[in-house]
Amino acid sequence: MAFARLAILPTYKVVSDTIEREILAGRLNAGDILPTETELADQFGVTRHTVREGIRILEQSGLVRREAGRRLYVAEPHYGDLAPRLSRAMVMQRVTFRELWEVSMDLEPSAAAHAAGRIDADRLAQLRANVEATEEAIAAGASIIPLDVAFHILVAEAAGNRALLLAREPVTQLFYPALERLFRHPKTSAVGPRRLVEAHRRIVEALADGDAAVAREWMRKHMVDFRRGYDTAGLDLDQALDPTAAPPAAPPPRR
Amino acid sequence: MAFARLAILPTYKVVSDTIEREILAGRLNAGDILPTETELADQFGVTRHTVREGIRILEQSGLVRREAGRRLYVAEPHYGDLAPRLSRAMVMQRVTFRELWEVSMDLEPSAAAHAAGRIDADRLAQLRANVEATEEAIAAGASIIPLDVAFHILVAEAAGNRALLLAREPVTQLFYPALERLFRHPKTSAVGPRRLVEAHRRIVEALADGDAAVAREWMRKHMVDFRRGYDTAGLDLDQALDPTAAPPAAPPPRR
DNA sequence: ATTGTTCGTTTGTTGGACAATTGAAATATC
DNA sequence: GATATTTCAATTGTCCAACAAACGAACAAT
Repeated sequence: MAFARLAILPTYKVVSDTIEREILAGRLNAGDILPTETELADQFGVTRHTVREGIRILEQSGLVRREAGRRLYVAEPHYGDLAPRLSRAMVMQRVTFRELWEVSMDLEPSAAAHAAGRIDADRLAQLRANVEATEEAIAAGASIIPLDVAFHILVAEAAGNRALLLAREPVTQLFYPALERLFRHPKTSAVGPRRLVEAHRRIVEALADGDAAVAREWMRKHMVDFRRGYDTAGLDLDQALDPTAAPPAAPPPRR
Repeated sequence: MAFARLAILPTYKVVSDTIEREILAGRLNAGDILPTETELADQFGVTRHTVREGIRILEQSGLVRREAGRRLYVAEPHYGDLAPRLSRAMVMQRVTFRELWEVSMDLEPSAAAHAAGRIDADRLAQLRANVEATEEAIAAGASIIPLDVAFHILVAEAAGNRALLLAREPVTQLFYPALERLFRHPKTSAVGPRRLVEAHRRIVEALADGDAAVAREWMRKHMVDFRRGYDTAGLDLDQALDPTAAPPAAPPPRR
């Protein structure tokens, strides 16, 4: 006969697993303050240092959070916490623009279609404001990329599907550098922004009308335009993305 | 004048960021062995303990790995490392079956369509074997769920799109418990498996023919069936998923 | 050829210590 | 009486020193 491998875990891992289990079982709820490091060390019967290593793991997985120097509390892991890590994984796997685009080609039009039936007045107003701001930015010659990214996030949020939101976020984060290069390129910088804002406008109109089919179709066209621009700019669809291009920097944590 | 907030980070975070930057910049490649903790502590001019906390962070994000008790080496973060955390985030956000299904309704048919043009003989054989095994399992009255999950992963892999693979994995992981309940339910257990295996068979045929449209359409039908089964079983589409249902357990780490 | 032994290296864990920061209570100021 | 200011205990972040446990490799013993 054969024995199964023993599951021997280092103490710090046992610590993090134990706390994690309490959170997932609902005995610790979001917002709850955890005991201090010293108390945890006493309760578990280990050193404070070991507890700290366990905390680092929980922090990284988003289950607990700490505003530097202050007490630890239970948090709900949020999309934004995980998306950067996914993006990084894709960069390291040398994912190509084509792969990202194919996924977006599924998710973005679908998000628009779902949004058509679910959007509320508030978000519709935000979208209209976004389109306005985009046109102003074009007139002023400013960068429209943050506005474009914001537009797509708004649409995805309006779709009322958190799984969709989570699936598309790491992908679109990686588009950022590609977009930058695209709108700086002479061949696409002239006509590109105008086509972009027109598509955005049509999508917003369709959402206002509650017309899912039209919203989907214009989003599709919009995505096709994006890819065509990439082609026109002479960029290689099948090349790995530029890993050096930094993702949008997070604001420094409050301390 | 006013100064911007200083980005003061704890030392352990600086340590992990520094090593992370070296990896992302390609100066440290997958497989490379990192210096020992003591050496790192000396080089950075901090305590070994601080280094260890930094390492916990890197380990958690999948950038470095250690087989317990042994030296640290650089690793490529893999889908499987991140998907469980995404799934957990969705559970905690009380994501509904409907949300998951909507996303799968986009990604699965699309995966099938892409796979039609890209699948190789080897994977096609694997898919055929999977369908065979599924039929045997039905005849034997065994659970077909692991086989179903494997089928969809095979199709997604055949699509040759890693971004797609990454996007769909956390979603389908959450389907697992739903599938379990579905196939145990008296109303769906009779006809469900037969329809499932027929759809799988049609999809494989379409992939063999390189017919993207047919592959997409059968996958779509297959997904619609899934949802209908959920309805028929009297389960609520808009209820949060069961958080207690454990994801497939990972094998204990080698030690 | 397998099993034991030894040894240097590296990780895992512990203990105690202290500076820096925080939150809140206590005090002073207007 | 309300608002600053100061004080102070609590807590985190970091350091130093030490040792047990596990590993890899080399070598001896059966």
